[in-house]
Formats: sequence, C-alpha cells, structure tokens
Amino acid sequence: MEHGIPATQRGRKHLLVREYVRSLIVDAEPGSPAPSERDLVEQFGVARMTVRHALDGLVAQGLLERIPGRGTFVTKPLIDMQMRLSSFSEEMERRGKVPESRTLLARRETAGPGLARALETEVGSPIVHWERLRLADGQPIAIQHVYLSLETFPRFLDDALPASLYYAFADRDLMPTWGEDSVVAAVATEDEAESLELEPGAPVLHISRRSFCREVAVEVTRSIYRADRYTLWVPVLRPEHLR
Amino acid sequence: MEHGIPATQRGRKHLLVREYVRSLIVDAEPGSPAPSERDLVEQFGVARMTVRHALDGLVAQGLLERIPGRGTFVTKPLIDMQMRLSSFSEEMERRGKVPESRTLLARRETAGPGLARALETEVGSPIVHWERLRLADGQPIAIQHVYLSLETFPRFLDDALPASLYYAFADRDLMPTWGEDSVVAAVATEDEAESLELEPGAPVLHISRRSFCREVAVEVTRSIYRADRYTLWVPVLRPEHLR
DNA sequence: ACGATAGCGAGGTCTAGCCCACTTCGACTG
DNA sequence: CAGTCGAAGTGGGCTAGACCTCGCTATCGT
Repeated sequence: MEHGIPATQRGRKHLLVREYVRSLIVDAEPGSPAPSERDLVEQFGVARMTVRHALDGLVAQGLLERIPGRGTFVTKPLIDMQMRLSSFSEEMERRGKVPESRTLLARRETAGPGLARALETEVGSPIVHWERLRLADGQPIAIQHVYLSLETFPRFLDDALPASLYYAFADRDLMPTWGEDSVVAAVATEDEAESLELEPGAPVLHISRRSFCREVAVEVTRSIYRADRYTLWVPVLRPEHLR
Repeated sequence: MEHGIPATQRGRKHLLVREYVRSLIVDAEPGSPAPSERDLVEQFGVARMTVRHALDGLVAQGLLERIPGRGTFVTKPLIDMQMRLSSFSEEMERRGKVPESRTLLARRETAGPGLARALETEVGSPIVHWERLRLADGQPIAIQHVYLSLETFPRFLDDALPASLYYAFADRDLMPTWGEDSVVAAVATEDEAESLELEPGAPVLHISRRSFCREVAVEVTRSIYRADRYTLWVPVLRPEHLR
C-alpha cells in the first residue's frame, strides 16, 4: 500500500495512519465521515488499537469527532481557540495590511523594580529599551516599547538593530513559545498623542506582554494602540469541568 | 483494592485509575514521580493499555509529563493557557472579591442590524436588553449590557429575572461553551461615568462578547469596565507550527 | 581511580483478539 | 400500513502479552 508518506521511522505505524487520515480530511467537507476504524485496520494491516491511537491524535486536535454507534466525522473547523503569540508584523499581515516600523529610541537603561521583576533579573541590571512606532498601510497604529535583558541578549545594541525582533530570538534559540498579556484602557499622553497623530485624551489600549521561552522571561513589551484603529480579538473556551 | 472511588460504572476501569492517580497528584510537588505504569497494572489488576489510556488523559490535561526511560512526573502547573469563558461573578470570586449586581434596566427591544447579525436572527426580531451595574467589594467595576434573543429565550422577561444569567442558560440546556471577545479602549460617556462614579472622559475598557452553545449564538454582552479597577489578562501560546 | 558495559526498569509501540452499547436500516409481522 | 425486531456496523473499552529505546546505575575490568 502506497500512501505517499515514507515510513522513515521504524515502528510508529500510527503516525502513518494519522497522516493518511489527515490528508483525507484537510479538504473534506465538515461532517463528512472518516474511514471507519476497522476499514483502516484492513487497509494498513495494523491492529485496531494502533488505528485508535492514530485517530486519538486527530480527535484531540479537534479535527475529528467520534460519535458512538455512527462513526468518526470531520468536525466543523470551529476557530483557533487559542490566542496567538504573534508579532505586530504577523498580526497586521493576517489582517491584510502592510506593516511598517520606525525606531523612535534604542538605548541601554537599567532595570527599575517593575521591569526587574517582569524580566526576572535584578534592579539596576542592564536593559535594552527599544521604542518603535508601528504602522499599517502607512497609518500609525501603535507605539511599542520592547525591553530585553542585556544579560540574556549580550551585545544586542552593538550590532545593527534586527529587522524583526524575532530574528534575534531565533538566532539565540530563544523563540518565545508562550506569554501573557495584560490589557487595560487609558488615554493618550501628549507624547503618545503626537506620535500616534491623535489628540491628547483620546482613548488608547495598553497591552503589556511578557513572552517566555521555556521558563525564562525573554522580553517585555508595552504597546499603546490607537483605540480607533485597533481592536483586540480574544477567543474563549469554557473549561471542561464547568460545562 | 479500595481506592474510595466506587466503580459505579461497569467497564471504564481507566477512569478509576485516572481518578486515583489524579487524587495522588493534586497536592503533589511538581516534578515528583507518579506511580509507574506497571505498578498501576499490578495495583488495579488491569492491562497496561488500560493504565496508559488513563494516564493519557492526565498527560493531555497537562497534569503529568512522560519522560521515556525515566518515568511519569507531575508537571509544574504552568498556567491555564486558555482564556476562560467565565461570568463576571466567577471572575471576581477568583480574584477573591465579593461580586454584586444591580439591575439598571430590563426590557424588550427589537434587534438592529448589528445585534441581529451578532445573535444570528433578523432585524426587528424581539430582544431582551438587560443592563446591570457590576460591583466587587461594593465598588463599581463595570456596566454590563446583555442581549438575548427572545426567540431563543421565550418568556424570559415574564418571570423574575434570574439571579445569574447562567441559571437561565442551564435551565434551557444552552450553557455556552465557547465565545469570542472584542476588546477596545474608549472614554466614559456622561451616563457611564455617573453609574461608574467616574469623571466623563476617563478611560474605560469595552469588552464585547458573543457566547455560543454548540453552533448557536446564545448571548451578546457589551461591558464597560473602569480602566483603573480592571485589567484583562490573556494567556497566549505560540502555535506549534511556528515554533 | 576510572571508564566501559550490562542489566534493570521506565515509557513507546504494537498485536490479535474479546465483549459492550449504540445507531441504522431493512425485513418481518400484526 | 405501522410497528417491531434483529442484523450489521460503528465506536468504547479491555486483555495479556510482545519487543523497542532510553536513562540510570552498579559492577567489572583495566
């Protein structure tokens, strides 16, 4: 049987089955049936437990839905129920806009108590403070302050500033995998209003983010978004145990 | 063998094992080992596949971590990486505050185009509009407007208003399981400022939520939070395929 | 003293069945 | 014609083994 997926690994037949079924359902209609477990057993010549293990993964990912007595079906691709840790550029591109960035400030500072706690370092330790104006389709959207520990990113300011912060993370194998946002409303200060081309007192959205790679706090960003040009969208799930 | 969990259900031995292990690890130190799979096989007199199935659930929930060659261990309870669909009361209780609610308005209205689209009904169809002031420890926190379709909740206004909206959902088997929030900054209007005991022009956080049960839009809420008393916290994960 | 290695126990994968509960649907029956 | 009943097929759960790789460690040989 040839399924186009080479069995590069010994064992792991369940991955073969899983990827085969995944290839079937990527462009299948929601609600259409997947092959039955016993069919797959016959097709691949494996035990049913193996097929079940393979499908378990797709069910866990929400691609398939099992209905006892009826079969296994392709789910309606609900929504990515996970808020994504994405950069400003990624987010604007997803919205079909052209991102742009102008550096307003990039210098060495020392950590105050708040930053020290957020970056898990000591008060007075050296910090990079990089402030950029972020635009989409040429219109100012946000002011973004990035804070990095110079202990984590030695000589960061000695070289040219990276085109994207995420290159710097990738280079050092510190790409963040998770984080937390704190969101609060505020009104624009005079400086902010000037950069964002607003009147002082106009509402702005403050988003403070701590990003982590494994257990280490990699960056702290504080972004000030024009409320009239940016709405935060957050998908939410009700936890299983409260349903 | 007595583990305190009655085997109310025939079959489902894996649930017995799962809940036993869960009871062991709820107050175990992160990093401490769980019983080995073969130990559990002996303790419960079940097959190893059954034990593995039991542990699979705990691993999927992020409570346990398998390390090949070493064992299975209690994970550091990182963070609930999922923004929770919780009510105002639930959220305030989680923050250790006493929630309170004062109804400002409860009446029948008809859907305008925006509401009709959000509630997936037609323009002009009957709507419940329920406005409440939400307090925590006696302090005003937010104004919450709830909109329900009277088609989904017939006679909602004929009875006494429910103590919690979630009772109304539970009664009708329409408990929302997922939703989406849109978050934006604004400044308080005069009316809002008065209710929230703010000066007009003070920043407020607008959170618009659509909640769904299965595929039906159950409720739309529009909440106006005092920015000085409420910060939204959002956990974020970087999607697997971008790591 | 130190390094190589063998053994043990851990999880990872897999087999070839078994019975159960449930849904569906067609055939049979009153 | 309507209702019932059962066969076929589905996923759910389970067994009692098997062999694999990996991490650790104790022991043995140099």
